[in-house]
Amino acid sequence: MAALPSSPLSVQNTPKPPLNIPNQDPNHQRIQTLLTSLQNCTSIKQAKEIHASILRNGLQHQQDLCAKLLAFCAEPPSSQLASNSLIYATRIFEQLQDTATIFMYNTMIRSHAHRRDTAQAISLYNRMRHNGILPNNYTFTFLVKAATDLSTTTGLGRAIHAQSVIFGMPNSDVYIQTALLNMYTSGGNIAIARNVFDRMRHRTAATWNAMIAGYSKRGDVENARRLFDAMPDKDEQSWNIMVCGYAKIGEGDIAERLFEGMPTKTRPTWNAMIAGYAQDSKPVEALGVFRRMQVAGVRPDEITMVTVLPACSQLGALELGEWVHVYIDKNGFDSNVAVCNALIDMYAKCGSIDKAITVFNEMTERSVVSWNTIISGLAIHGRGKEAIELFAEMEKKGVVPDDLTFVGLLNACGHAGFIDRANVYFRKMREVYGIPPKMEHYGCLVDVLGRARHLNEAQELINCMPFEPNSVILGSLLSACRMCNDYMLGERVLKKLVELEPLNPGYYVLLSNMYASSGRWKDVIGIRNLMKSRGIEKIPGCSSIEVDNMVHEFVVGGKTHPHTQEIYAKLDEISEKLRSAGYIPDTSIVLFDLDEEEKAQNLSLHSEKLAVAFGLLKASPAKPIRVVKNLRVCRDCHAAIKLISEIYDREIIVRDRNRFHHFKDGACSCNDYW
DNA sequence: ATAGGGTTAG
Repeated sequence: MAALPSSPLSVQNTPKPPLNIPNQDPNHQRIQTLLTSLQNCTSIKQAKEIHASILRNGLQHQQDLCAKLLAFCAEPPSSQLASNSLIYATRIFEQLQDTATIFMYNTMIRSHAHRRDTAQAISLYNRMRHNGILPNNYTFTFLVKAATDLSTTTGLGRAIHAQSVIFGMPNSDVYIQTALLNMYTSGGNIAIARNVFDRMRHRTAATWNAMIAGYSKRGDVENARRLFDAMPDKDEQSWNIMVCGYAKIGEGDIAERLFEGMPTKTRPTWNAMIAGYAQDSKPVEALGVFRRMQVAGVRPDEITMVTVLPACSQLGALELGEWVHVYIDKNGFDSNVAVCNALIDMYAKCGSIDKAITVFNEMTERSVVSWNTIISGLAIHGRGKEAIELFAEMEKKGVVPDDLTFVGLLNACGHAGFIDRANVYFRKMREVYGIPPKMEHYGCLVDVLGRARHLNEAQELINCMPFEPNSVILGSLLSACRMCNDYMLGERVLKKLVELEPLNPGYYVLLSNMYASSGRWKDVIGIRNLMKSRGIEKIPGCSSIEVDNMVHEFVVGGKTHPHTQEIYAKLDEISEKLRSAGYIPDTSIVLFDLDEEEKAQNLSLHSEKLAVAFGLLKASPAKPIRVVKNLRVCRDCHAAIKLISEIYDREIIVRDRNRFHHFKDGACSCNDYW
């Protein structure tokens, strides 16, 4: 008689001995059936039916069963699962009360980590410890991930790292180490991350990619490239990171070459290329790649949406943004929080703040980014009161604001002229929420004070600030000087600015305008000569308008547009109507114009006026005319467009470098305060 | 059961 196989590995065609002792427990069969149906389960609806069965049969204390059910419901949504599955998982988890196992806790923590819900993940961890359950290596991998998305590595992240050491997690655990690496790089602690990386004995592709991405994210493509070249088994993602990295630092050609040279381009590759261009503020290139992607027959996904929408925001391309919105709805991407956040930002920056509010209101689930985005959106539209109301609602709902919330809120106060409020929030930020003010916050406050002409206070604030003022803050102060006609201080500030950014023409222009408006023509010429001797050229004003899905660009006095004749005829008509309405051009800044050709042109050829004329000619009369300008709108254009909105009975929405102006019936939403 | 693209900023 042949010997029986000694190990289950060497299975032959011998009949298996009956290993299963028949189970007398009447529940056994039911449990087996339910486990099988869980294995084949594909929807949350089926999971709910299985859950009902479990409860009907009194099996809620069967740990195997509950664990599997929970794992299914809390699965991060790479699958086709609806997003409310975590809500359901939480219900199941709560019913287990304190009988939950380590596996169940880990499952729940993973789910929260995936959604970047740090607070929930930590609270589960605390509860688990409270119930005397020891964490394991999985627990720490997920906890670290939960602490990863904070804008800086907080004490929390380090505390979790420390706990993992205390609980004896070996530093050979490649999963925990890779998660730590991710946490430190995304918190900006690249040196600590590199230290973790260097000390690892085993590295996976994920480890290398995390480190490479860490360098790439902060714009250090050189170090990223070095590691990339040293990486033994590059996978596709390694290439994607480099493609994105090069595009992001302005090396579009290198990115394109890598991109073209890739043997297989998958959806993430296309997304990386789009994201790179978008992050380098090259929306036209980004949208070009998006178009090529579609021509290549690659279906966009949620990530594509989140990368394409900022390009629309930058361009002010509302029609394209609306098209993307339709695509999002059709594909059910509207349940994704990041997608909706990008939509809110797109609508706000393309001038449709009311649509931004609609998207925000219709979200079933919001993150702190959602609140920040809508508050910033309201701010640039000058709707400070609503921004303040939303902040109050946010607090009431227990959403914890972060530093960016306050940037938006303080800006909202600035654009609406609420000084007292701004001071209240500036204090509250530190005293209630423990957020130390960064340069940006001081900048907002300087802006508020400057706009209100409280020049001394603004200066004092800068003096007692714990950092050396950067060019942004000094730029705000310079604007304030111009508003208050304080040339002495203005000159001093400009000198510092020129030291900091000697090649930025904007500051020279600001000071020159200040001189011009008080008739100090000699000084105007002095600045002009200074610029000439340094080879600095003024950035030409440029305005764009979207008509029938096409973005039309105009520069000062431009004559390259195919409809130039019509446009100039329209401009003549506009000038005539403005004159008879009693409008007098504000020529105080004309003399700044640098070269001879420009000098000859008069104010009526400013790019925003060309764009408005084109809009009056070609844009649908049912919709507002929307113009995007690269610089701040000039005083004369502001006055003229106010009148145009009245004379032609058209709503005109202009986005300038800083904010929106809604012109209607002869008035502007900024109350002439910008 | 262990990672992974992406959103907010004068």
